[in-house]
Formats: sequence, C-alpha cells, structure tokens
Amino acid sequence: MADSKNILDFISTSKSTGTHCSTCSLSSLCLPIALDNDDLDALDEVIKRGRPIQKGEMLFKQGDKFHAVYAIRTGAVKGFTVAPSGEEQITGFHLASELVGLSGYSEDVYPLSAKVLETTTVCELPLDRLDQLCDEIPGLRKQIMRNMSGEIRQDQQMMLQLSKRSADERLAYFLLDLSQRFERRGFSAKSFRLSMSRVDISNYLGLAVETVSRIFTRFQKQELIATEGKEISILNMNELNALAGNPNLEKTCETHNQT
Amino acid sequence: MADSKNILDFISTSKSTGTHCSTCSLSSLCLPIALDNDDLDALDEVIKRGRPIQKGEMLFKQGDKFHAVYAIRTGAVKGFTVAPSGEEQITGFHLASELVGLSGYSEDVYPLSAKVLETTTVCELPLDRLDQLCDEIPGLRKQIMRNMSGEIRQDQQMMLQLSKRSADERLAYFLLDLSQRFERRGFSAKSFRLSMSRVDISNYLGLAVETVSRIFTRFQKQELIATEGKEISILNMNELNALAGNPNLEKTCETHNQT
DNA sequence: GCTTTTTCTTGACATAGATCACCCTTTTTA
DNA sequence: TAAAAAGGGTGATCTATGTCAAGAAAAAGC
Repeated sequence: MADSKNILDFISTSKSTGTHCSTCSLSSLCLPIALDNDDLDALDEVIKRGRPIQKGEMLFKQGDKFHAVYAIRTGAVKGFTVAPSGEEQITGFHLASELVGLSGYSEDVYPLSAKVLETTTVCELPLDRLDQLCDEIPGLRKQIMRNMSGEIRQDQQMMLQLSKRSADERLAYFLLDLSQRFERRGFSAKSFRLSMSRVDISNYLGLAVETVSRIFTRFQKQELIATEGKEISILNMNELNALAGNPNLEKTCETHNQT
Repeated sequence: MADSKNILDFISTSKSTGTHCSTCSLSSLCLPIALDNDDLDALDEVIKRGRPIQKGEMLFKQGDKFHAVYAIRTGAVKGFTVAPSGEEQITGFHLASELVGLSGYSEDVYPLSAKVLETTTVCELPLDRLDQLCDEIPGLRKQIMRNMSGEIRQDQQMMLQLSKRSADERLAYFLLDLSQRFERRGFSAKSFRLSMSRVDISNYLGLAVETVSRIFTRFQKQELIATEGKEISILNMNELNALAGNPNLEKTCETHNQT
C-alpha cells in the first residue's frame, strides 16, 4: 500500500522549508563537515528536502534504479537485502546524519532496500547532481569516499561479530554501538529508545528472536541493563563493554595507580 | 621476520620494469576500465610496480598509516581484521585486478591487514597522488567509488551468508564465487587451485576447520566436486548452485519447454 | 632423503542456540 | 471499544556445528 508509492512523491519542496545545511544541527556529523561556505551553498542547492516519511514506508527498494543518496535528518532507517531464496538480512540501522544508498554506485540499482523505522525526514541527494559536485568540490568527494570506506569497515566489523561471537557478545556489542552513536548525536549514552523490533535486532545479529528475548531478560537479571518495552537503560557500561570484548575501559583507575 | 620489513622496500622501480597499464592484460577488469589514453598515462605515471612479494609477507598491517592502495597484478591476497580480544576474521580473498586497502580511507590507518597467499605482484597507488588524480580525472574517481560500493555490496552479501546460511550453503557459495571470479579472469570456472588453506576458508566462512573438511569430503562423495589437495574441480555446477541458493540455472531447458 | 612441523581428515562427544508451542501484552484497525 | 494482528516472553526439546583427540598426509627444514 503506502510501500508502493515512490518516495519521490513526498520530496518536492526544495527551499520552501527554509532548511539549509548551514543551519542544520547535524552539519558537524554529516557531509558538510570540512566544506567551506561556498561549497556548502552548492551542496545545499542540490538537496531536496521533503515532508516526513511515515513508519513502514520505503526510501528505496532493492533493484530500483539508483538515482539518489539519502542523508537522514531525523528518525531511523533499516537497510536490508533479500536473497533470491527469500531470506532477509538487515545490513544496518541508520540514524540522523548518516548516508544511505551509497552501495548503489557500483551497479545502476540499489542492492538493498531501506525502510523507515519511525517517522523520518531525509535530505535527498540526486545522483547526477551529487556526482557532478564530486568533481567540482574535492572536499565533498573525499567526504563521500570516507563515508563509503567507513561503511566497509563497519560491515567487516559485523562479519567478525557474526562469525566469531556468542549471542551475548553480539547483543552487548549492538547495544553499545547504538549507545555510542546516540551519544555522538548529543543524546544520552545510557538511556535511549530502540526504534527497531526484537525481530529486527535478532535478524541483524543472526540470532533467533527467542534468543534475543532471553538475553534481554538475563541482562536485566544481571543488572547490566533495564528495559521497559523499547526503552533501554544501560546500568553497567563497564561490564557490558567487557562482555562485548572491548578493550577494558575500567582500566582507567588502574592506570592511575600505575603512574 | 620477513613480515617486519616494510613492503615499500620492495617497491621502487617505476618504469624500469617496462610494464604499463596500457599493455596490461587486466586493464579491462581493473581501474583503467573507462579511462581514455591520456588519463591512462597519468594513472600509469603514479603507479609503483615492484618485485614479487613472497607468500606470507604482508602488504600492510592493521593500524599502519594509510598511505597506498594496491591493485593485484598476479597472485592472491587475504584481508583480515583482528579484534582487541585477538580473534581473527578474514574479510576477503583478493585476486588479480582487485583493489586492496580502500577501507583505509575513512581514518588514517588501515582497519585490516593484507597478507599474500602465494607469490604476488602488485601495483602500488600512493594515496596522495591517487587522491590528486581523483580530482583531475572524473572517470578514475567514479571507478574507485564503484569499487568501494562493490565492496560494501560484497560484504553485505557475506553478512547474509554468515547469519542465515548453513555450513553446506556457505561452502558452495564460496566455491562458486571463486569459480566465477576465475572465469572472469580467463581461467577455467570448473577447475582451479585454492591458494588459501582450509583453516583460512573456515575462518572466512565462520566455521570450524573440521566442518569444512567434512563438507569437502561429503561434496566429493556426492560427486559435486573433486579435490586433490588444493586443486579443485567442480563436477556438478547446477547442483552446487542450487545448494548455494542461487536462482536455478538449469531452468534454461524448462524455459524452452514452456515457450 | 629423512625429520620435524604444519595441514588435513575423521570419529566421538558436547552444547549453544534453533525450533516448536504457548501465552501474555501492546498496537492497529474497523 | 471490541476484535484482530503484531510484538514480546518463556519453557521443553532438538540439532547443526563446535570441541577434543588422534592419526595420516603434505610441506618445510636440515
């Protein structure tokens, strides 16, 4: 139903919204980083900003012609591929300031679908204009390459999780990753809302829902976290980090002793 | 020992080898694709071609300063990340004409190590010169972006394998992927040599070596493949494809009947 | 060419996590 | 606001794959 409408229908007003990169609170996390004022204006010119996209709608579908990259302004998006056999694999959850769709570059179609997890607003960067700007603004080109490179890094990190870590470790990793990303965006690192369902989490982590559900319960008994539906609080950041296999953060005190 | 030597020590002679992109048999698979003669010469200028790198040597190590991208001329390379906890995850095997190291772009260090699996020759593309060329040659810039985008696609494909497929399916997928890549390079799709060990294969596929070993034996009993050490022959491409969950290729005959 | 070391294979056994079945709670829709 | 659907939780059971152990084969070193 809503899914079948092209997202472009929603995105028409360019400047009518009065929103600009130069005044956007995300500019230090998003593409504008490292662009000077003139370049920023040129980028701004190209961006289409539309009305909010409702939960469940698609930004684009796997197989659609690759025509644009999206920067998330507010909300959250899940990216997922579906195999010929029908299995779905969520490849990532994307938050404000992140770019979605760059993986369409290598062929002329998107290799994944992007579905909105909650009411979301995006900046659409039409491919032809963006591509052109990449040749005119070295800073922009580099920023996009950094973005792609970062996505490769992340995906390879995820490969390690999927192939080497236990269910507990994966969930700890997942929660801490989200925590850090929220923090960078100015939200609390200790308390936030999971916009995705348990099913989505389990799919992403390569586990059964039941397993995820059980671990959530256990983590609560261990007083690592507290949950109330989709709301989550991290109670013991250190232990959770240890569980996720991250370099010991609590070592800070020990280091003091040593010096 | 050999590992500790910087790879740059081996790469010095620029033109002394008499090798050029314009005469390279890989030009239709590698970066030169879609470059005109002038651009090709400019790229050629920048490339450092060195003497062969021996099995076991590293192209670069995780954490090294990101200073170059490598195009493989002959041989094979494995890329792998190591977690703080010490686990290794092989992120990919790379063959002639493929680019290695692009994921270093987002930070100033390589996020993985690259180790040579057999005697290998590479073209080194120093980052500063390459970056400069990207701003001068739009075709090159696009090609590199396509490359990165393709790597994201591949990695996400791998995430699906690791989280949703059985051991059998993964090994079938692995063999067919290699087969196709050899074929594109002009080698036999049905008969080739695995330059990596069973341990490497199992690590890459997120399985125990023993599991991989058993499946190899079983695939042979089922007459899907024949092996002799690292030499492999695919005996039943169709069934192997079916196993890997690829859209039925044998349907071609049925299609004839239907029309 | 023989010894040592590494890689590969195979069997017996253990287990993390999947599956199945069910119920409860929340959200959606009519 | 009632009914239906979706999302979430828990117990009992099953199974694919991991782990351990040991020998065979191949590769490396002397």
